[in-house]
Amino acid sequence: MTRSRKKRVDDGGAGRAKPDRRPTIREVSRLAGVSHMTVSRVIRDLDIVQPETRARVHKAIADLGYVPDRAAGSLASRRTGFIALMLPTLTNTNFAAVAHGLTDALRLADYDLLIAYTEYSLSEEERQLKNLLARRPEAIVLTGSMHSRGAAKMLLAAGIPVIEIADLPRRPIEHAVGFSNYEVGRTAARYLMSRGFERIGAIASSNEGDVIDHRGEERMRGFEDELARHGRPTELVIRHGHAPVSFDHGAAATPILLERRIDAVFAVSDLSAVGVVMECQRRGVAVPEQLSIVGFGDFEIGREINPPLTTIHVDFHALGLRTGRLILDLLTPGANVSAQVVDVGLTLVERASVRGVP
Amino acid sequence: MTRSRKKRVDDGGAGRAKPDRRPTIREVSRLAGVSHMTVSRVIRDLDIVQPETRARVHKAIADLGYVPDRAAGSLASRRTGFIALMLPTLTNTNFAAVAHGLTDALRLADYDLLIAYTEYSLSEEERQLKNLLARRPEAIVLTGSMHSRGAAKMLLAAGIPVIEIADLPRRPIEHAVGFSNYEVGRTAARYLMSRGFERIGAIASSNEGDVIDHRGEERMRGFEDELARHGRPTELVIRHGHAPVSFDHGAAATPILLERRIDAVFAVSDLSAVGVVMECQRRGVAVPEQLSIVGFGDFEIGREINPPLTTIHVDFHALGLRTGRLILDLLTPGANVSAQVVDVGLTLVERASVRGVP
DNA sequence: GCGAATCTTGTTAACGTGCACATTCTAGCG
DNA sequence: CGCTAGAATGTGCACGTTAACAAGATTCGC
Repeated sequence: MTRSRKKRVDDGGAGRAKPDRRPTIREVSRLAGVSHMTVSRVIRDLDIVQPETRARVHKAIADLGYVPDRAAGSLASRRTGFIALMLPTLTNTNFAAVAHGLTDALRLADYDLLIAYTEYSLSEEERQLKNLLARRPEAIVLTGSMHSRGAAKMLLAAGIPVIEIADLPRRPIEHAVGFSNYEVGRTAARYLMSRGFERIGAIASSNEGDVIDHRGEERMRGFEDELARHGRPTELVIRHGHAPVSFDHGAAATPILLERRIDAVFAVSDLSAVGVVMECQRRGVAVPEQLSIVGFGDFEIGREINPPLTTIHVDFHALGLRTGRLILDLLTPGANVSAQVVDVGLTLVERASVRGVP
Repeated sequence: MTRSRKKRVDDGGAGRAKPDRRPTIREVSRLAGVSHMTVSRVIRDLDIVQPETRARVHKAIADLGYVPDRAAGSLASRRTGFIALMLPTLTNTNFAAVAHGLTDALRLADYDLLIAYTEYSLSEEERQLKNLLARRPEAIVLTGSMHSRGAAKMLLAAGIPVIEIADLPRRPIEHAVGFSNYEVGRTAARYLMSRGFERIGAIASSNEGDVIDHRGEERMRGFEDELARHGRPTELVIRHGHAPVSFDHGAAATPILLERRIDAVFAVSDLSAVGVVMECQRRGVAVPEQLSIVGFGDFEIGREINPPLTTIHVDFHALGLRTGRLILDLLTPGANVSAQVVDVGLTLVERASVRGVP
């Protein structure tokens, strides 16, 4: 076999190389007069490299402006340092808070978050997932319990920890950190019944098409079930518009609420609830005297409006943190953590948007 | 410490191999009876592989559940498919919109976004930047014109397109897509003067410590300069609290505004402005009769409150899209695009929070 | 003072893919 | 029927790093 292939021109002549290429660990090692492994050890702060050797290496790194290539490192070590996060959207403050919490927990261990969002679309989910897995994340975090057939299969085959967040699925793939959206709905229903309301309703988005807010739907199921359990009618649960909901959603639903003479309403989200409050203001409908309102999510705006909004609170930043810590546990070598399901719970926050609250 | 680490138990007995390892391109090629290059070509949809060969390969891929390893691909091709995005925070809807726009533009070309956020901290920026560059992004997008000495150096050395967004820097590193925060401030000042207000003020966060909202500060500079240009005093520009601002910020500033008998105020952000409106409601101060308010950002909540908020609007989703398209141009092989500075402009949106608007 | 233990550094071989080139195959032509 | 252009597929390495092990250098104990 005649392999006379030339390696790469060794920058024969002038010293002035104009490297379009970034410096590599070997160039650093040459400059520092050590082997490339010593440089590698210095970078990773590993072992005990002699202080003076370490200093020489650091100087060489600074002089060359060397930045390690994590892709190469990942390949060699089989550890990418990526954690994948899949969200419906970033435009929701609560999901953004989850991302923040996760980052805060993972930053210390030098993991990077790889974020994808699906816009609440199932078909997009699978495409995104395949993309994410090609980056070889060491764990994957996803929202809720809705997965396409193909998605579930890929998840299993990936051989990495899978953590479902936000919604606590009845049958988790593996780990889960979240709260029960179903319980949110039940809590809202119980609360409104205990306050003596007669015509109790709710507003949510409708479930048509590819874009479905499964978590919101779970809340509505819980709400309806709890009403039914007490022999109350559930016909005042109104579904209209589509996810993701916002102020407009509530504003648009308000005429329907008034027309059907509802006196207390549970909104699928604070944003929707705020929309109702605002629309009532515009129409001269008194809140809470004529209409009481309970939201979900405890968004900051709900605290600021008049009257402030009664809501069900979930600490999403803490949820992200907790998820991050779970991941760190799972990824600790040697640690053998069994499947975890963590319920971060929820709190009803009473404010003036419900009649009779001081 | 006796840790006689074992290699990996070789699943001694049964043939039932439970491969902890994911299948590689070579295993696919073996199963399909072709070379690994043919598989590679099929995956990348390259060249013209014979339809029947292609089908065989696709079957093998499906059978094995093969997912390509992009880290290895990146190393070989010197193309990672990453675009880095550095934001102050994700909790701001407008920044989230930028991320969405960017994604929408880049999705088609199969680029992935790598997001980092600095929490408005300069010291964090440099750390994050080093991290990002180690992932070898093909372009980097960052907000504003504030960079530490070290950050600027790394950016230059990276040898990739650098796009600054949101703020249009006086002296861009390379490319820029955004609007002039300075002009935002001037526009607000001109508008309030043209409406005949006498005691014109503003509220922003203070510039103490490591966490500074440079873009907000630019708006205030423009505001003050325009006032001064018309011989107006600028003493009613109030700085308090710290970035990132939200409803609380405006609410807390309101007593100061009232005490100083300001009759029109420009708030650094809609969120802050909404906080003022709400606090006025609570205090029985009539908006806009007693106090007129202009915000910035055109957040959805500003449209919903009563009275709706006059604001300065910038289309952040379009900004993201535009940035994405610029990146695609820059990364097209052969294309030699000169340094671009794109101003996406701004619009004053008149609503009822300013006295005299119908 | 000599072997063993320990500490520090070096050598070699992967990791899984794509590029550049080499080879084989097919069709078309004189 | 041989030759050639072009299409389809294959071969060998390089990408930049880390794991595993090897080899010097130094210290320690008896």
